[in-house]
Amino acid sequence: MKTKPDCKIHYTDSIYYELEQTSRLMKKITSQLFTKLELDMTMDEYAALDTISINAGICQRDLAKFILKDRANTGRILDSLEQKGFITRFIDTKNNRLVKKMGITENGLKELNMIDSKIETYLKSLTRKIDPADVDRVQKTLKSFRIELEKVAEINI
Amino acid sequence: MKTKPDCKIHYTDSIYYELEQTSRLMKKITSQLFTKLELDMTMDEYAALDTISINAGICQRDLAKFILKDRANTGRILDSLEQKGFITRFIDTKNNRLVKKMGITENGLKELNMIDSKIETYLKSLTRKIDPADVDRVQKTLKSFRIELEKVAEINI
DNA sequence: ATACTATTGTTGTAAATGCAACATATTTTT
DNA sequence: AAAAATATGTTGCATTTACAACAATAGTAT
Repeated sequence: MKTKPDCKIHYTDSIYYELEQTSRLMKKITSQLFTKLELDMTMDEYAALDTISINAGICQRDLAKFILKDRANTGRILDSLEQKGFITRFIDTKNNRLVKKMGITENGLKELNMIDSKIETYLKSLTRKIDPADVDRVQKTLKSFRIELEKVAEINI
Repeated sequence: MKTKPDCKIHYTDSIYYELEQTSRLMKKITSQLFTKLELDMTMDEYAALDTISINAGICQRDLAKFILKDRANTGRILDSLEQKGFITRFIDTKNNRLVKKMGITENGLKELNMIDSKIETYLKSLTRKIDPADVDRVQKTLKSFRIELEKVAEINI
């Protein structure tokens, strides 16, 4: 879409639109992949499990910040993962506060690796037409953009 | 987060995570701004109205593709905009098909300009710390990335 | 010491969202 | 001409999501 003579930035020309569009698509594709593979897990549960696997002993609120959900929904996702036996939860303290920490189980790790092996080549193929240097640059710029945004937003997770 | 020796790409290191994180934040900030300014419109309605203003006579399905909603929710957004008198809807044909087209009203245009003037400087300030060339490059790379994704996803709007 | 505030997790609820099913009309196929 | 397929918009529903309120605990202030 061309910008009009008045040089006004319209929604579909904005960086926000491009971000949302791409993010939306990426989520839809991943979700479709998870459904097609008939995995015993949603993509949100996968994201949580992967994060737990490299952050052993993380508490719920910290996990929530990683997986971009609020505390309520993070708790629900963990209920599901625990019920399936992929994680264990235990009470512990962090800064003298009682928190619920968690760790991945043997079964959880096995499941995680199984899923990884199934989706790896598929997801890699998505960026094969894009210069890896470009992908890297986008990721870096987005990160610094995000740091700026975080200063402005009122976030309360 | 550091990558582990096995060089496995984890969720929080992925381009998808960065996209979703940034997109989420941007949406939250814009939404907070709309609430704070006590505008008679949601940000989704604004996006629709802005798109209609530069695509006079667009039909609902085409608008849905622009504003990234499905047909059902696009219809609901338009109901609201029509009820507030910001757009008019009329039956017309496109490729010999009956479609509902729409156009912005005088009041709608007035409201749109009012909102633009209120949010313009605010939204511009969000990227002031980022090199405009970087923003541009990100937008371009994302667009080509999105084109690739669209080939893979099963989209049915 | 008592009251206030802050942190963490859970529950409840209202709104947003996507998806399937439907209604209508038109094109294509047989 | 009849049947099947396609395009468009609407309705209903089940899921997701955000947000506020709450419970429990611990630090801080008066």
